[in-house]
Amino acid sequence: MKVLVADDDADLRDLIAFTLTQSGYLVLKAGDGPSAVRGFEEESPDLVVLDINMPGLSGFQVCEAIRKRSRIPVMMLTVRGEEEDLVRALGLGADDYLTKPFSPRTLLARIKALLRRAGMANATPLTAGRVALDLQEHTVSIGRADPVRLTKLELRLLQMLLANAGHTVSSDRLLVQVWGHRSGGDRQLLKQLVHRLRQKIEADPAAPALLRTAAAGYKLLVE
Amino acid sequence: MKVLVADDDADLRDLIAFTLTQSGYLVLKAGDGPSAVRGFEEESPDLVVLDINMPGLSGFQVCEAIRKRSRIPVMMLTVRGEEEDLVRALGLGADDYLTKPFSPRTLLARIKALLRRAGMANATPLTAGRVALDLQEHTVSIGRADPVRLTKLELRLLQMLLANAGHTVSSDRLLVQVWGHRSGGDRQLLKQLVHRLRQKIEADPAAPALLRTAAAGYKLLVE
DNA sequence: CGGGCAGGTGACAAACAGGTTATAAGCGCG
DNA sequence: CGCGCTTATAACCTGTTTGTCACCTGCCCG
Repeated sequence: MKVLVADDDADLRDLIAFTLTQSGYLVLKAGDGPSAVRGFEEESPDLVVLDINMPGLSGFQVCEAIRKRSRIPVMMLTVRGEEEDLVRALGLGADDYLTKPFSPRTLLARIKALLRRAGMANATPLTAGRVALDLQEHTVSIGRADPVRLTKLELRLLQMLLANAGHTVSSDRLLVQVWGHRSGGDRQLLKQLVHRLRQKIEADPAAPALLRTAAAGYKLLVE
Repeated sequence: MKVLVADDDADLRDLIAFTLTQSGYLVLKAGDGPSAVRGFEEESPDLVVLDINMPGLSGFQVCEAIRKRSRIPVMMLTVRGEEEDLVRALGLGADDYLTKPFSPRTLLARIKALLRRAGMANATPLTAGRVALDLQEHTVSIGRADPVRLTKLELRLLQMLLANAGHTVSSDRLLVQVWGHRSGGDRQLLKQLVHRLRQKIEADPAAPALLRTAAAGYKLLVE
C-alpha cells in the first residue's frame, strides 16, 4: 500500500514516513508541490498526505491536479485556526484533514479509516523485510523480483505471517484465520498450502529461507 | 478534448504531451511544420500549441495556415527576449504565448484559460491513457478511433475502472458501484457486462488489451 | 530396533471462477 | 400493441484453485 507524503518540513515528513513505514505502508516522500505531483503521476500511490504550505505548488493546487485524474483518498494537513483552508481543501475534493500538531497515532487511525472507506484495505497493508504484499493485486514481491501472483488462500496465509513477521504463528491460529476453521483438525490443508506458497516465493523450496517451519507452526523470516 | 503540440524538441514535446495527457486531454504530436499542418487538417484539434522554431515551416507559417481555415485557439512558444516574435505571432492571430522555459502548470493554466475563453471549457471528458469517456454523449473513444456508444451500465463500469485506471477494482466493489447491490453474489452480471464492454472497446475481445482480468477483479490498463 | 508422529511431497479429483453463447425478461417508444 | 435495445438468467466449457489421499522422510522415545 503506497502512500505519498508531501510536506516541506523535512522533520515532520520524516516523522510521518517513519510512523507509516512501521505500520507496513510503503512511503514516498515529496518536499514541494511539483515533486508531489510528479510522485503522484509516476508512482500512483493509494493515498496522498498533503501539507497546504509548500513551495512550487500549494497543497490546494496539488490536490486539484490529483483530482483531475483520480479519486484516491487525499488527506490535507493544515495549521490550526485556518478555517477557510479547510473549507477550500474539502471543496477541492480532499477527503479528510488534520490540524497540526497531531499525534502519529491519530494520523494512522485516520489514514486507515480513509483506506477502509475507499474499499482498499481489507485489513492492515503489509511489508516487512524484503517481502511486500499487495492486497489489491493479490501479489507479493520478494526484494526486487517481479511480483508473484497469489491465490486467495496463499494471500491470507502470507498476510497472517507477515503481520507477525519474525514470530512463530501456531498452526491452529493459521487454520482459524485462513479458513475460519472451528478448531484444529485439518493440518493437511495447511501443509499443502505452505508447500504451494513455498513453491512460489522460495528460491529453493526444499530449503526455505523465508517461510520457515517452527515449533507448532510457521514463521516468516525477516532480516 | 484534442490538443496538437508542435515542437521540434522531442523532450519538451513529450513533457507537454505528458502534462496535458495527465490532465485529461487527448494529445497529438508533431515534430516539424509540415506535420503540424497535416495534423491540424486531419485531426481537427481543439487547440494548438506551436513552437516558433521548427524545421520545414516555422510556427508563424503554420499559424498562418491554420488561421486561413479556423479560429481555434493557438498558443505560441517563444524563446525569452525575442520581443518582435511575440508581436508577429499575435499579429498572425495567435491567442496567447509562453516564453521558454515555463512550468508545466503554467502551460496548463494558460491552456485552460484559452479553452474557457473559446467556450469549450466544460467539455473536458474523463480520460486515462487512450481511453476518453464522454458522460454527456454516453460514448467512449479509444485513441483516435470513432467514439463508441455505451449503455448505462457499460458507462458506469468503465467510469469506475477509469477512475481507478491502472489499479485493480475488486468485483465486489464493481457490483456495489454499478448495480448498487447490497451483498456480493451476482458475479454473472459482471461477467456479462465485461464481456459486452470488451466486444465494444477491444480490438481483439478474446485478448483484452485494455480491460484486463486481474486477481479478484478487473483493471483498466493504461500505458 | 521399531512404532508413532509431524512435516514434506506428488498425484488426483472436486469445486470454483471466468469466458462464451444462447435465450428470456424488462423497458422505452411509436 | 409490437419493435428494438438493454439487462438478466441459464447452461456449457475451460483452466485454476482447493481439498483429499497415499506415501515418504527424519525424529523422538520406549
